[in-house]
Amino acid sequence: MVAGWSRVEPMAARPDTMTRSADNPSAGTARRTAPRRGEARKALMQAALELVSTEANFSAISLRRIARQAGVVPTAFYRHFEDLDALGLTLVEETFRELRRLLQDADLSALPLKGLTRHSVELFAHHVRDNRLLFQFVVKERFSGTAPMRAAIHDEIRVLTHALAAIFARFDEFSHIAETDLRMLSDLVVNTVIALSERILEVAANHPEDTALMLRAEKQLRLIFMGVGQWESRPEDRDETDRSPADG
Amino acid sequence: MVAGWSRVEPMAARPDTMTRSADNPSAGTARRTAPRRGEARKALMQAALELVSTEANFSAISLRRIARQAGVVPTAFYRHFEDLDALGLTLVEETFRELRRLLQDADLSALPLKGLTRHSVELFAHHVRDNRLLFQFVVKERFSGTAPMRAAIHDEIRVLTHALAAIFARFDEFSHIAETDLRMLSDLVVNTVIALSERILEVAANHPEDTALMLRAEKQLRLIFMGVGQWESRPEDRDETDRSPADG
DNA sequence: TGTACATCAGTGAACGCGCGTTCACTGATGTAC
DNA sequence: TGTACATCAGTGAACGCGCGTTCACTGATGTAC
Repeated sequence: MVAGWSRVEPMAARPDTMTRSADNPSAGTARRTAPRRGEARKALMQAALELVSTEANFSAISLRRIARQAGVVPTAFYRHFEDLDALGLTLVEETFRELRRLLQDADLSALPLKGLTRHSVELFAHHVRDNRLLFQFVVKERFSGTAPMRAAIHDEIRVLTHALAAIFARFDEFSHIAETDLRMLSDLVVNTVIALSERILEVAANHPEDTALMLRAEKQLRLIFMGVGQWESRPEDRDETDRSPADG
Repeated sequence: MVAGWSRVEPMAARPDTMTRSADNPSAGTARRTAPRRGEARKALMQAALELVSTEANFSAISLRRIARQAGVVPTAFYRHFEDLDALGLTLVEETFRELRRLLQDADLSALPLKGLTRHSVELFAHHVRDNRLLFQFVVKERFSGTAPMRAAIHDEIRVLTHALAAIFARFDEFSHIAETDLRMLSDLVVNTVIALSERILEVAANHPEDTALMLRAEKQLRLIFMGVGQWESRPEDRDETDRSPADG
């Protein structure tokens, strides 16, 4: 999609000739149109996402490289972000803000349990596909990012896992499951859905294999819920597993 | 453990004074003892693991930084590896060679199914703890490494997943499960075990919480195997038309 | 309405630094005879 | 046994480069009066 940009020679074009001489809009052949005033922040975020998607992970991409991709001079970066860390954290926040909005709009707990699995998997899978670059970024940085970025991602996932346990708790089908075990269950479900999205992102966009991946994840969740029907929570099962490692 | 090394000033000590003037073995205060002849390769691998564990991901660590950590001159690197990629791939291979050896020695298919879950989880969890740096490396690079490194890791995991499906196939308890579904099942189990190891690595070494994490993973696997007892493999499962009765 | 001024996004030169890689070298170890 | 030579791990100087960050600047837009 934007692979050609990576071959732009440094300083090959002067962006100022593009913003200032409106009579020659095609000047600066190999460079993206310089962002209009006030749009540089978005351009920098988009540039970082594109580079992480096509070239490397976030820590391997330089500030100057991002600025070049965004069609902006390196120093302009500091007008919008304190440093690269701040940009990375902003991208993590945006990803989970979008995801939270999706789940809020879907209002899963209003649905009957029957069919919920299928509906949820498809909803989530489509969302991942539609926000490909954001989720590629988060998947790459979840374990290899800086400590603050990893902590932010893990906190967001922990919140989602708790929310899922709360949704489960409203269904009669889960009334025999202890709270600790609901947490164990939602953790398993979240892990399965994360694995699905990782696989969707590995495959080319709109690849037909997407459907097969979704069907497999649906089967895995159905299998898990079959187990829930048999599950017996016992008091002595209680342990400390309902606290995540990052918990304070 | 080796955090102090990261604060060594560049060029603060001259390694040649250490290798050549045997009468002053403590010269070069902040530097590790230079490896003896023929040990530099191992020292470079260990240095890379330590830096990835304590500082960043692999792509963010320079060749010179690794050489410094290994107590070796930068150019010595090329005596042992063509480039950083080759070093990274070697570390991935070593991780899975160790893991394959563990699974081979354990001979899981010789055990009765009952108790297999608990035994396997404990075996794996202890192995991850005992090979902390190797697994931290692989977890970080699984999605953010270079394309060859990601491919190598995913191939290894795919092979392990197939091997697990083959082990399942030998048990009577799984005789009613179609081959496709055995693959789906072992994928789910592998994902769960990976998630466990990721969590163990997040927590400090020998942290008491390890046990709680293991118990939760055991529960999740027990839940999955309860579902297996109920599972009915159907040839039409690939088709989405008749899935509704068992949904949810 | 016009004018003066403040604000602020974006510019471009400059800096010192660590980087990967090259090259010719040193000197210890292994090997053929 | 000794001697000559090949091999090869490790050295250190040197190179050109892209990097993050600083600084003083430009010029468009917004605002007070």
